[in-house]
Amino acid sequence: MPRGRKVNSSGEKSKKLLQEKAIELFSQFGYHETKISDIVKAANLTQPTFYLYFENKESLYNDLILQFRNEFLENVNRINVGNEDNFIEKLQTNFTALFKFFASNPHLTKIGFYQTEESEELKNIFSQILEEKLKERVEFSDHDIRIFINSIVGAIERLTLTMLFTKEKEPEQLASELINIYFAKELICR
Amino acid sequence: MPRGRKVNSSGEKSKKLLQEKAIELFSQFGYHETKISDIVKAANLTQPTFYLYFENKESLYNDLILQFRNEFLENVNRINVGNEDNFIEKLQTNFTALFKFFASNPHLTKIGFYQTEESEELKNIFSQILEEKLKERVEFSDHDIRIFINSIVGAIERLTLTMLFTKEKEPEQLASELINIYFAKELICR
Amino acid sequence: MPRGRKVNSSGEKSKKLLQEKAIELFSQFGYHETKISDIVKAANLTQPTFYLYFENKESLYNDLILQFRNEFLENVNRINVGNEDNFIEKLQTNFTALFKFFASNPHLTKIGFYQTEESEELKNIFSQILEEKLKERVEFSDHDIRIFINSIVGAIERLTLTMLFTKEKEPEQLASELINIYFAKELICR
Amino acid sequence: MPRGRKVNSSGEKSKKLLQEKAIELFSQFGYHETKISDIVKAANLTQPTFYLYFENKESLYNDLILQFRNEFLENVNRINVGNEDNFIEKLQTNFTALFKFFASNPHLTKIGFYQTEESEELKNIFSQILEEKLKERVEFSDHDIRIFINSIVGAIERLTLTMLFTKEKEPEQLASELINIYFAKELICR
DNA sequence: AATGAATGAGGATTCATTCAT
DNA sequence: GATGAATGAATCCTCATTCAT
Repeated sequence: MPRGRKVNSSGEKSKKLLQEKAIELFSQFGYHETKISDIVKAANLTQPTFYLYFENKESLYNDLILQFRNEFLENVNRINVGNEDNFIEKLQTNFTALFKFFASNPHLTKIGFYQTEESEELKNIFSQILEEKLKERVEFSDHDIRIFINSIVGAIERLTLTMLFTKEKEPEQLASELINIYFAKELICR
Repeated sequence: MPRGRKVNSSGEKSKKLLQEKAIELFSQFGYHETKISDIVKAANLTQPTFYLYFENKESLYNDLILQFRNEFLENVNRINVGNEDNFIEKLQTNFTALFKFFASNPHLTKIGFYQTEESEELKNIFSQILEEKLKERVEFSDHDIRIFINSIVGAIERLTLTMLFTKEKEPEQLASELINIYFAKELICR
Repeated sequence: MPRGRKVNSSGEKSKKLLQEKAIELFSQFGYHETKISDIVKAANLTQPTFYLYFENKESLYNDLILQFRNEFLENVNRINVGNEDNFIEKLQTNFTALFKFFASNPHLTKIGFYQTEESEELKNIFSQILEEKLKERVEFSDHDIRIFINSIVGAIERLTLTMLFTKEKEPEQLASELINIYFAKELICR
Repeated sequence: MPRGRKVNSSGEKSKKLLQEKAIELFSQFGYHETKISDIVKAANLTQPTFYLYFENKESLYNDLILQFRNEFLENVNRINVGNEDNFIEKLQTNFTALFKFFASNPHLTKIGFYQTEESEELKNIFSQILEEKLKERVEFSDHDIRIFINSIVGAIERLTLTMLFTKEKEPEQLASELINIYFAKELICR
């Protein structure tokens, strides 16, 4: 068998390919159940090639986590409820954007938002930011705002998994219903 | 250490001890990061003893998952919203019971409700049962009941982790606030 | 569970039982594929009981080998072709006796004559003794007596396994045919 | 020892080496007494390398058994007693070839013809084929052909072990004497 | 005489990682 | 840029054997 550089190969392309396959496999099988041999096999490359582009398995995984974290926090920080009257509409727009972000890379989201230790930390940060953004605009009287916020975060988390990733609902629908549930109650109990 | 039976040793005691340590370690470090050697070390026993009581690591883990599943579903099936007027109070009582169940064995809950593939399935079952119990009692007009239900489930999931296990809130408080958020809306947006 | 002496139990009985089960299992599965746990399970006893009667697994096995060896060599030494004319009939009687001995304990024979390193040595001894007993009575001219003897031994070995243990032939028949083949040739090749 | 590729190493070479060492060790010590660590030590390699070329110990062993079986049956099937007059000479030639085959790889023969469960099956197949080839050419009158055949097979088995592998006799001599014993009787009993 | 409970010692196997080409 | 070949470092698991009762 010939060794050496493959025809038509380019380092960047191989690296990207490995990353993509890694994201797919990690998201589906998790960190430990995904072997480096699996990743390179999926990319039609060999194990030493992996180490050409990544320090090791853990570092690749951490990179992915970090990548998600940054993109996610960007999205979260972009939430802007403004000073205006249209607070509710704005929030709905922001939620829509967030769901769209999740939907744009479900595999990476699964890794970064559901699979790791850091996921919890990330959700906590999300909660804190959301709390800060909402607490000036919403009257909670004697209710606990943190319970309220955590409920929303939990709802987002679950809906993303069960309705967004399964393509049962669109980002817009989810955001709309969410706003409805948490900010405009009109349920009637018989 | 000499071989053979230890003074004052009893099979049931050892098995229970191993199970307890396993629950603690699995819940803290996860399946793969918990080695059999860790479990037996924590129980002050040796590896062969582990195999005296469990077929292997996976089977022990599956047992724990099953144990949680059974207890959890028992709790869920016990949810009874009755035919009476006091639907809301009853639901609150049921949620309280559920949070109490989670709080009664946080380690096992972490394993069974957050850590495994089966966790997702379990939450889906939870959603379905909840949906069936609620849909006759709540008017959803044109809103999607599944989104509503999944929001509640997500909220329960998140609150258990962030407020119940951290002992920031009591089961009663969480249930009460939850009912408030989802069934008695009085938030005022400025 | 109650411990201690079983009702109706007697040390000798247990020892014999273990020995019998060991012979069966060793002969069927071989030394390594027979676990002490298998033996005691078959005897409906427990592992420590095994060590009450046998030093260890190897020593039990060696005992069995030795037992076979002694009984076998007794039989072999009993071969007596006499000084008389009826040499052939006598030999046939001796072979019959040998086959009967094999048939009387096929399990032990399997262990001692087919399964162990010592089996080979035993067959060599058999060959030597046979050679000594025959060489005075048979004229080999320029043929190699050792080849002749080894052929007989090989035939006995194989026939025991394929025709005696399977009960296809009786010891008498085998001995008779054997004598015929090796000492009274009348085959006609077309 | 440093990790990674050794100087001047080649996969085929290593695999063959491991196979050779395995044959030697298995034939000398048997399956259970030969550890993977022994094999790789003999090949001056490490355990993971073993798994580069073989699925596991059992599969390697089975491969060896199969390899012997195929080569052996090829030899057996090649036996051709023809329609001609020179039946006896032909048979002698065939036996010579068979002994030569055994002598060409005594280690593998020990494994495949003496050591395994499959050995017995193989000898039975040998017997059947031999029976078919001989029964048309030899008049057995009222003697049992199967006893006759099994005697020959047993003789071959034993002579291979005691006279061929020990280099006391050459294939030609053994075949010649064998033919003499079984097909041209001229022993004279005093 | 017999058993429940435990362990020492070792073997098979896996996997991330690295060297030589 | 890429690969073939190899290994260090675990981890799981088994089994004969032994101690306390």
